[in-house]
Amino acid sequence: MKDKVLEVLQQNTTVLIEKNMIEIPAYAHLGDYSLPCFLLAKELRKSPNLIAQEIAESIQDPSIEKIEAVNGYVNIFMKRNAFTTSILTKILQHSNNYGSSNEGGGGIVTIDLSSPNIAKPFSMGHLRSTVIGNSISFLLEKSGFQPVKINYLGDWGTQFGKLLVAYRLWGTEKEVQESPIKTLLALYIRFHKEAERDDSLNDEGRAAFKSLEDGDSDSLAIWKWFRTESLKEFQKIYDLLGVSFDSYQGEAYYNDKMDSIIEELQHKDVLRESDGALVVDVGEDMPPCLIKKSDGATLYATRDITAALNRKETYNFVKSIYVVGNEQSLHFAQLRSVLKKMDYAWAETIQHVPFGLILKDGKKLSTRKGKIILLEEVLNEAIQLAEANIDEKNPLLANKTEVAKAVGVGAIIFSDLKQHRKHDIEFDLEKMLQKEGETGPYVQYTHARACSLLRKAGEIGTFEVEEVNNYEWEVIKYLEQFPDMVIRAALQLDPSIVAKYAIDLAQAFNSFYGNVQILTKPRLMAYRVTLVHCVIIVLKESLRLLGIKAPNEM
RNA sequence: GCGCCCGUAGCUCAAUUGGAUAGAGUACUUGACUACGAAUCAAGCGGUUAGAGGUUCGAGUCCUCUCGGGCGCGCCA
Repeated sequence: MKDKVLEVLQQNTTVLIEKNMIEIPAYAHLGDYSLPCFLLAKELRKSPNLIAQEIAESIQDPSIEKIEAVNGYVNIFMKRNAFTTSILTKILQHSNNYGSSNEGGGGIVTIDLSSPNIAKPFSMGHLRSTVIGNSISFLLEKSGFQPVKINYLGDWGTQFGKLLVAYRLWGTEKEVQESPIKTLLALYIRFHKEAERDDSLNDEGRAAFKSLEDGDSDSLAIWKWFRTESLKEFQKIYDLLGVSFDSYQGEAYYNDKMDSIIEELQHKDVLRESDGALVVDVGEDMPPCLIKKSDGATLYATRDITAALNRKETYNFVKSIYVVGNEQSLHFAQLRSVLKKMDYAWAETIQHVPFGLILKDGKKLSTRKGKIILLEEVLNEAIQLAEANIDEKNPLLANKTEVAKAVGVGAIIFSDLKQHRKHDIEFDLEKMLQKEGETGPYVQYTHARACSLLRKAGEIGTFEVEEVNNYEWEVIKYLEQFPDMVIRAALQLDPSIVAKYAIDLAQAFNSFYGNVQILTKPRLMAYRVTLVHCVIIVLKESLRLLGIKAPNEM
């Protein structure tokens, strides 16, 4: 519709007007679209006011109701009936494909997401990566990209050496079998506590990892066992969240592929020896990137470089994104620099999508110190609360458990996605479980209530738009913006745009619902029910893009 | 010490990417369920956008500095 306005404006002006110059005014009384004329003023050497007046006077178009010049702006009011008919028809026609595009042209985008560490509990930090990455994959898919979701498991590294040492010192097979993650976490915490007093433990840990890397069969067997048990536990959470992956290739997968990369680095003459270790210098503004420790073992960076190259080879991505916390921005800057030094032009397509940390009492959570919030507990609490709400408000609901799951989990996911600012979040369970206001349950409730209307309306046949009141008009304008929002969110890799949009649409709809009789005015009923139907389509699709279910009843 | 991120209503966050009068939610105060689901709606209260300069028709947004918070800074991931 913006295109239509643009077209009309261009036909009636001598200067070039670009699409992004057209805005949506902050207040409804200033029109549906507007064009600020300040930029044109320089070019035309006339006052913005005069330009706006001239444009306003020269334009006549059947789709435009009224056009005004105010304070250097051209304010455009659309003919509501025609506009509404066209939007509603379009949404009904495309249904859940409304808003889909081929912006990406089929390009493959790998998404590094979730990536929990084996033998450690699934934390709130991993939740952010998981839900943000998952939503980004839906956004990209809807916009014509081919997302590949990679769960880059943290299943390798010195931590496993430490864990092996701890297990051999204090662990038993029975305990691990009974409660793997809990036991392994306790071992890990104990290790760090004891290592504070006895530094030789750290050396033992490093040595144990080295033996693991060198293929010691006993160590490998234990590692494999830990990994399997951990994955089982993670899967429970992924099932709950409704997240799936295209690949589970973790760090260990690259263990036998790193030598050739190190050779390549050597061959390209970018490696330098420093205190017995091998590093790559990546410029003045960054510390060097450590590739190989003095004991010959590899590091995180080594595996990440290898993984990046391997992924390029496997998928030939147009972009490779990493949904990983803010704290690792230096690491990804180094990764990109090393790839650049290796003369790979596609290093530029590596993109870190950072997010703020989840803090507790203003401090970072640390697994090592046992300072951690367990996602599973949070999810279960949310589901229980949702169930209690259903018992109170809709006790006869048929599939109670399923809906409680959708609503509880939806609340958690939404509270995370609605703000994707990079700044840190203070963990607040009460806020996450909230169901009133700008929340997941609010959007889901709006959807369910709309569904209820549709059920009551029954067959409605064709609709005709005779008049559009202000409540309806607000809803229509939001419905029209949906495709723009999806593309913006996809290109900016920012689900919060869609989350905020869902809230805005739901608010506009609820205002309409509270102020307009939908089923009792025969003359307007068909049109209004159609409007409700379209809101259902767009709300449901918005929630889907966030990875949240939209129950028909709740 | 250096680098990155951040600072908007009591609290949690927006602001069409430089546009008109800085908006929502929450909390608090009040009103609305024999029209469709009150997990809702309607109204009130709440601001020197951390501070100071600068850029220009126009700054919460861009630049510089100061203050405050978080994270990171070669043998962890």
